[in-house]
This record gives sequence, C-alpha cells and structure tokens, in this order.
Amino acid sequence: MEDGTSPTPGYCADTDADYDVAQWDAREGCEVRQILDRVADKWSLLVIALLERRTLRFTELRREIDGVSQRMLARTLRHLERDGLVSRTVYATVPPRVEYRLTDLGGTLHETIKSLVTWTEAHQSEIAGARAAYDRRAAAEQADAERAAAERDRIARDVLSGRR
Amino acid sequence: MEDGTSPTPGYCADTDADYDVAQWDAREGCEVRQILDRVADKWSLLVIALLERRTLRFTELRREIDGVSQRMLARTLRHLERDGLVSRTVYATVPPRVEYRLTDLGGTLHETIKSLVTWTEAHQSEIAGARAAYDRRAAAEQADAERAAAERDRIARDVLSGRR
DNA sequence: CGGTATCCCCTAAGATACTG
DNA sequence: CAGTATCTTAGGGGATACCG
Repeated sequence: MEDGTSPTPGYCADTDADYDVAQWDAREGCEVRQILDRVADKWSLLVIALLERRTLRFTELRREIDGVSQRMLARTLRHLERDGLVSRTVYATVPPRVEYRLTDLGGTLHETIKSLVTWTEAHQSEIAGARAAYDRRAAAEQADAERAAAERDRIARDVLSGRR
Repeated sequence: MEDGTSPTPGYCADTDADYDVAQWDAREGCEVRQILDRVADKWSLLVIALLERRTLRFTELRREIDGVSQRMLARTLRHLERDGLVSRTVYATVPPRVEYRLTDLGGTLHETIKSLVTWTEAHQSEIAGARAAYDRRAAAEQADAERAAAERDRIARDVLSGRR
C-alpha cells in the first residue's frame, strides 16, 4: 500500500519553543509541511482548481489535465481524498462511474491557494526581472573568470617558453 | 552550473484559452508552478520565515535550521536570490562575512504564505479527522478482502478434497 | 567563513501491463 | 471505466572533500 504520510505520530517538534517558526518545520510529521507538500505537488493544485468549478469523473480529469499519468492522477486523488479535500462517489452502474468533487474543506483551501496565485500573477514581472538581472551578473562573473584563467595560462606559457 | 529553471522561455501555454485554471499549469515555464516549487521545497519556507525576523549570516542560518546540509542551504539561497526574494551582501572582511536578508518582494511573499499556514493551523484537526476516517475505512476494506480471500481458498480446498 | 565540486543513494514519477 | 501492480529511470538531496 504505497504509504502516504509516515505512520509515526511525530508532531511538530517545537524544540526551541521560542516561537512559531519552529512549527513551519521541514521535518516529517508537521501539518504545515504536509499540506504544503500536498498543495505543491505536481497535480493536486490543478485537480483542486478543476474540481472547484464542478464535479468531474476520473477520465474527465485525465482528459482535462493533459500529461498526467493514470497512476499519478489516482495517487493524487487518493491523497486529496484522505485529507478530506475531495470526496469520491462510486455509482454501481455498468460501466462503473466514479465522481470526484471538492469538499467544503477543499473549497476553503482553494480560496487560500488563490491568494498565492494572485501574488504570483501580481509579481511575476518583478521575479522575471530579478532572474534576468541575476543571470546577467552570473554570466558577467563567468566571463571575468574565464578571462582571468586565459591570462594565467598565457603567463604560464610565456614563463615556460622563456625557460627553453 | 546545476541549472535552475529551464532556459526555454515557455510561457504558460494557455492553449484552451477559456479561463485561468490553464494558468495554474503543471508544465514547465509556468510562473505559478515555479514559485510554488520554490515555496514548497524542503528548506525555502524555513529560510524565508527566519529571514523575515532579521538578517542572518550563512552559518547562522545553518545553525538555526538544523538538518540542512551546506549544499542544500547554499542552493536554496541561490534560488531565492535569483528570484529576488532574498538579497546577499558580501563584506570584504577577513574572515568573510555574508549576510542574507529578505527583500521587500520576499516580505510580501511571506505574508501570503502565512495565510496558508494559518489555514493549515485552523483546519488541522479536520484534516487529522479525515485521515483517521479514511484509514479506518481502508483497514476495514482490507480486512473484508482478506476474509473473502480466505473463504475462496476454503471453498477451493473443499472442492479439491471432494474430487479425490 | 562561506562556499563549490563530486559522488552516491533513494524515492518520486513515468511507462507499461493487467483486473474488477 | 476506473483503477492497481510492476518495472525503470531521473533528479533531489545527503556526505565528503576541497578552494578563496
């Protein structure tokens, strides 16, 4: 059963106990970490966004998402279901029909996620700019280092040829 | 130079063009995806949270975080710096002194992230409950399946022994 | 002190095949 | 249709060693 979260209870360690940054911990067992991992994984966000619009069947989701493998979609849905963010309803028809919909809890998470998306949209040009600037600096330093290396080589060669 | 983001421009595809869920895309080159990956990686969030309090040096961060390798901390900081979320200042003293601080952009991201953390804290009991319920159901189904399998085995044995 | 370079391992995700 | 089981591969991340 390809386990999801580790079976150990493991609360947020809170070892330093001075304030709540310790709660944003990277160690396993931390709620924040786990939800973040869920939200950030490759497909969950897209599934949540799609289900927020309307109930969808497995195959509909698969078609809509494009690029997701059957395995990953199934896994993603199991995770979301386990966390109570998505509900799964099986209709005993033939062929079988399984519907997924966002729970109320999932809906509130979607609201929260939207603020992150909004932030990203609002700042994407700043980020792009920062990246361009960083890459320019990096390229310049790289070029500098290469010039210096070439210079050292030249000097070394001169010394050697002088010796002969 | 262990590259960060792919060099291809690759905007959010927006192929369907009907509305913005397509923008939350999982394909590479999507801003939302990239920021999400940054936020969600193992250490970035913790670094941002720590730097939001005050400027810190490399070693201070390393001590504070506990568990992070030198390599991963350096990588994380380079990424955050490239995205313009953290600034890096080198003081040409001896021994060298390098200070990291959150930029204004990083600060606004921190605000946004906090709402996600708040959501998590507000709903962790619901999530825990959902998980417990899910695991109970799964365990029950598992037990059922095993009972059924045992039953089939028994019948099969009976049939075979009757045949002899 | 503040890194980068190298090696290596292990897990997460993809491809493929099979089932109720 | 809606999955699970199995195999394989890519890369995230740790340990270690070395450099300015």
